[in-house]
Amino acid sequence: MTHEERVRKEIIQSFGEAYKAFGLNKLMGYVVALLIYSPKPLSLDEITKQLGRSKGPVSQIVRRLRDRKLIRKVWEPENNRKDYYEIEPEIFENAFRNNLELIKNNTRIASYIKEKVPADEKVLAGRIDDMLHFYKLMEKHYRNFLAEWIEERNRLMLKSESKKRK
Amino acid sequence: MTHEERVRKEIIQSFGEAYKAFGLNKLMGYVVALLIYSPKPLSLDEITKQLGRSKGPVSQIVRRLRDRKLIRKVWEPENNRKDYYEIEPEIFENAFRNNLELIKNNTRIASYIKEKVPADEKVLAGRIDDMLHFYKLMEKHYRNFLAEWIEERNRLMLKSESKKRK
DNA sequence: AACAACGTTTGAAAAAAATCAAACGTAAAA
DNA sequence: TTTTACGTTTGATTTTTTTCAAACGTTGTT
Repeated sequence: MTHEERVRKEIIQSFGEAYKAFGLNKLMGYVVALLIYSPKPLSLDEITKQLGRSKGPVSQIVRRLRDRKLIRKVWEPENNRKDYYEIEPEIFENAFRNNLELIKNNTRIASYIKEKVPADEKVLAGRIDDMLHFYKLMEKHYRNFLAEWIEERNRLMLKSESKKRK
Repeated sequence: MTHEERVRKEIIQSFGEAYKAFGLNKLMGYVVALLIYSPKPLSLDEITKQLGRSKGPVSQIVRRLRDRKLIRKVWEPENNRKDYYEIEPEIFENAFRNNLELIKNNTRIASYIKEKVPADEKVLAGRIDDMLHFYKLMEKHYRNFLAEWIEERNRLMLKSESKKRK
């Protein structure tokens, strides 16, 4: 194995572990890493071959990745039969948005408890107030971050555009 | 089952599912919910009984929760043999800090790839730059959030202190 | 219309994770 | 010192998740 190949394998591996750490399937991370790595879209066959898995799970994982807007299907004129996939340009932003949904769910749980819990349960009520404050503030900062990121992304895009024009 | 009990069970359940959604063991969520609910510390026996599990897994889960600083052991004079646990006052902040570690890991991965990848691989290099920008900005906002939260917490604490004094 | 090349679905098999019961070690109580 | 009440560890068991191979349906190709 060349040095390049070893690095590539290692990186795919670490994406898998990172995805797992977030409670997702390792294979999702592998596919994502593969597509980040690949300058051109890959067919399902190519993905299965490169990862040494069979079609079944890859097909399902690809669907989940599409649902989460981490990868997308592209139309490749060269072969009309096959589906080709590439990384979603805003993959990280979209992954973050998926995470934001989990946070919103925490806020929902806190609201629900606050509503249901008798006000005379001082200790519990205090803790839930805390939780609610925390996740509301967190949501605020998440949105701030997204707004600032979108700005920064635009700046970065303009820069690389002007480079191309040279 | 009384209405209260039903609500309590439902909430414990939803904590379990929330924890699972974050890739953690359901049981962790159950224990956390139980301790948030309980105004006084609970012994391991009480936790196992209330959740209908055996001691083994509860013991392990409790250790993991302590490692993550989501619950803590307290010394209860009434029974010197038993260990008592209560919710960590900064549980949400600490859970968030644990999450921050995952984000830092993403940044690390991006840095590592950037370092290893030949600069002439334009597409890949561009994507990795994106990733690195994204997670660095994210870390920044995470820290902002923590700082603001700590301020807000202090404000909230002062308020409840003054209430007590009345 | 028949065939071929796909992706998806499905039921079984394998792998991983969670759980239990019992054995074990430890420290307080007798 | 002995006994007892606990928490932890361990190996087996159960449950859940992941994976595979094959059957299936669909759509482009001949």
